[in-house]
Amino acid sequence: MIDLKDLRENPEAYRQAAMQKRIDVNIDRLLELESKHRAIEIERQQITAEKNQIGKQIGQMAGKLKKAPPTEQAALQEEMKKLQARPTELKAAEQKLEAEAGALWPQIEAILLRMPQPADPEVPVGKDDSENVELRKWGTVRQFDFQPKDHIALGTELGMLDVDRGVKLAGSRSWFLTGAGAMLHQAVLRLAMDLMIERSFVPMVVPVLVREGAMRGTGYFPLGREQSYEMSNEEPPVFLVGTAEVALTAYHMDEILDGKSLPRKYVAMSPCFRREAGTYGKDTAGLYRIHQFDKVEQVIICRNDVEESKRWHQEILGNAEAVLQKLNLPYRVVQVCTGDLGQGQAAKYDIETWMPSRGGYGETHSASRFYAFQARRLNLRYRDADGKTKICHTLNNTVIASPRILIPIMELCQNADGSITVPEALRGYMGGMERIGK
RNA sequence: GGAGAGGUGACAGAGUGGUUGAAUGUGCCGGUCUCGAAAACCGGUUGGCCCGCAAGGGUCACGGGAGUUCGAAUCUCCCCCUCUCCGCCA
Repeated sequence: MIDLKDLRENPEAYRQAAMQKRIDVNIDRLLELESKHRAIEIERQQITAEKNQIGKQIGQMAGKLKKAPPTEQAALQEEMKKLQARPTELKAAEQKLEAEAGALWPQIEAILLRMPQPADPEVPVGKDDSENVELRKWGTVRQFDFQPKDHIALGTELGMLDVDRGVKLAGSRSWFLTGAGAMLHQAVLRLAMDLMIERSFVPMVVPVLVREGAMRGTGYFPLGREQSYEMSNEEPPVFLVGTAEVALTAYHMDEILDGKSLPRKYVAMSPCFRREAGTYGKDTAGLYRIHQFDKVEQVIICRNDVEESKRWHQEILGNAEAVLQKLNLPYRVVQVCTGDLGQGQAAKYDIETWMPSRGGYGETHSASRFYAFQARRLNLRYRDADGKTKICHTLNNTVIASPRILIPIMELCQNADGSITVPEALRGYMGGMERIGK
């Protein structure tokens, strides 16, 4: 959520931000409705103030009445009756204005919840992911001296992957990992988890079924609601999260944290669920785009300071790179342009890992910084050294997401005989297994 | 799922219709004392929104919402959550 006051003062900045992010919001309408709402509120408050004041007088009189000698009670009661007439009148006016303001607010909120966080000035302007800017590359892309197989063929032949039965049981974009495939999956996740714990992130196990408030607070609702699975036989309904970011970021929702306790660094491994609505025909084969996967996610909650946010952004990016380097996977880091930023993101780096079967780099990580966008929606604040309460900043990044990351691992580590060499960093998590063969 | 109890400020915990945004304690901040610290003592300390350059003023909030009333933390209704007991169960 953006700051309404700031919007009022700099509407142009937000108009531009919405344009750059290609989000269609009616800012003029929002400003108009909001100013109307405020005018009504001001009037209503004045009426309420008068009403309350008289109410107080009546209260004081009631106190006197109790102690007064019987001879004076009749007069006091008479006076009280007179006083009671005015608040009754005021109440009618008050209720009318309340109703007007109440009717306006949902309209304001509907637009407000769609307002995008302006991109940071450093973010390159661009229309979509084709205009993202490559920042650096790491590792060397393997040149094969034989015809390499893709992960589907490898996985199926080696008994690691069973897409057919996955689809039979659960529909398209579903899968089974079997045997060494399941082991590899868990090994990668544990490697990532251990690395983050070593880097003093607090490990958590989190709910993946959450209320609407957590989804809205983290910015996944209302835009993007159609990407989530809804459990509508619960009242109120609950939703399957698409990432542990939701629970980790919303963990301190509605709290005022001690500024001294910041930053908070959290990491969690969780299943993630995505409907992938509107992606029919896109990345249909294999483990790239699927409805359910497991991910280790890192979240940082820090002070309201742009420079500090930027520093943590580099740190969480570095954490993810460290995992890929341990796995010896070639990747590149991309700065995402304005048109490819999500609603709440002020800046984002994607890490793309080389995937032979795609003949290019495929997104495996996404590091976002939100400034106060999520925290404002979550009512997530802290008390600073000066005693003032401020809205936190939040950031997050993938540490590892599997099975997608198995694509480069399997494809890059394959051998001419159809076997796969287990990356050294994972062997300890696989009972010392060095090679996956038939 | 059934029965009962309860949800109050950073935390603990009073408060059952009126001048209570809320006693008290803890914590936190400032001060006195001290070489310094602890203890003790004194003072301060809820948040949101609106008006205002500011000083200040107004309003809302005692789980959430609706209602009764001139007036609600206190009464009524609905919902959410927690705890205890019973049932079911990984």
